[in-house]
Amino acid sequence: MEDYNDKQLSIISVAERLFAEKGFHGTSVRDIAQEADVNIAMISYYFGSKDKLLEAVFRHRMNASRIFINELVENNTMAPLEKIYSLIDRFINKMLNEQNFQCIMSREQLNKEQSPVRDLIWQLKSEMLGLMRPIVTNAQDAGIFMMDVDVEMLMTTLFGTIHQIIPAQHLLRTNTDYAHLNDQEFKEYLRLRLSNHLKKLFKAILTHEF
Amino acid sequence: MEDYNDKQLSIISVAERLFAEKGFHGTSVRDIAQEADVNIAMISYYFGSKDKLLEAVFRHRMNASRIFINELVENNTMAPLEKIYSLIDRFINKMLNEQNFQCIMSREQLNKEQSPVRDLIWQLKSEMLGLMRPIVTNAQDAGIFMMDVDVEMLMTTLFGTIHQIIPAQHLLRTNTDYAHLNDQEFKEYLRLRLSNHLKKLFKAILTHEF
DNA sequence: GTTTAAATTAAACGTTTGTTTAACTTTGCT
DNA sequence: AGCAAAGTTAAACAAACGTTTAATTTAAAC
Repeated sequence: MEDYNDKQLSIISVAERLFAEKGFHGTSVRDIAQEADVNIAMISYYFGSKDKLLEAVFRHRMNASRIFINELVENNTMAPLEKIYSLIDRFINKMLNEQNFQCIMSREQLNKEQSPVRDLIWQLKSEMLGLMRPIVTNAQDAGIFMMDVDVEMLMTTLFGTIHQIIPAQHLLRTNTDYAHLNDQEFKEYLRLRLSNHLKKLFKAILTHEF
Repeated sequence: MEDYNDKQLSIISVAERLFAEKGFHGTSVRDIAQEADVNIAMISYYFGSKDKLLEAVFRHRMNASRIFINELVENNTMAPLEKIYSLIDRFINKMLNEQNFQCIMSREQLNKEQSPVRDLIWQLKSEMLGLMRPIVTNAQDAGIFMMDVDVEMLMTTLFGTIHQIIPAQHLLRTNTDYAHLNDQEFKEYLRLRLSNHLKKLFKAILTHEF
């Protein structure tokens, strides 16, 4: 169902980048066709419409997401806090590796009208909450985590902080004196700083320890 | 410079709402003109262009922002943590009262190309950081706040969490059993929940206490 | 009351939009 | 080789886009 050929994958890849840079409505199918080096008609031919192309971009990335979720559910040897740490790091890595897609998600989740894409985002968030909540409640029952934890708000903070990093990157890079780092180095530095921040934050809230 | 007449204010108000709902490129000047009940040509006549109208929407809201900042700088009788609490509550209120504008900001801050609007957002964030940092460092020097505080990341968490609430509202309202509340009641409930969450979080990070 | 500027309008401007068409080429199968 | 399906193309499609024009009305000043 999702076995795309090279040309289709090229279109999806270019669309993802352009949608991230200029928004869905800010990107024309001609832009996409030109940068992907295909005829305009091929986009309708393969995907049906511009909207369906956006949906394809989403489904393409979200399949990888689902695998990422299930990996953690299986592992039952880790301590609750380690599981949370793992979740945080996986989220951070996902964001840093798929910045364009996450950028589109940040935009599209703001749309008020219902759409297939909005439903996919909603579904993804519900799954994440369904994964995080049992980890916390189980640890609470075991007396490891505190009882006064607002899991939904904690999720919101996790999502929000990580998503907010995308537009904050330029500010961080120019405001602090890390202009000498190249892109890869800055990415690593950002990963570590974000990870430390969020882990410290979650540990404090969940365990009242530092 | 910013004394708009009723018709201009109506256009700005409608534009803010539609830009928030459907995005800048997703909204046509004809949509705005129709809902504001003015002729299409009036938008160019008053604001010059669609881009300039977006800029006007921003400047209109950001003047109120600046006042909000200065109020807190003046007050020097509050304890550092109380100042932070006040900052948090003001941010939350601002977001809840200007959801449409904050929604536009969330979208526009993702644009990669430089633009007057992007510069305004950048400037606003810098001002916020410039306000929060001295509060923290002064409290650190006085031995009230911990030394290992990442202020930029804390700002990112504050912005991110509050902004993330906008798209998360529907999920919160349907997922939990607060469907019986009306809009105003739900807004108050949300304000309290957000406030408690962020204050607990900031207190923990800044003071290592609960 | 006349004059001058501002406000307002319907219509038209030239582009650009997403999508489709119809002709043509390539591919794979028998 | 012959045929059918899939792939590919340039061109055209109507609709919508942001903006401008030119004519008309309203308002203010003298």
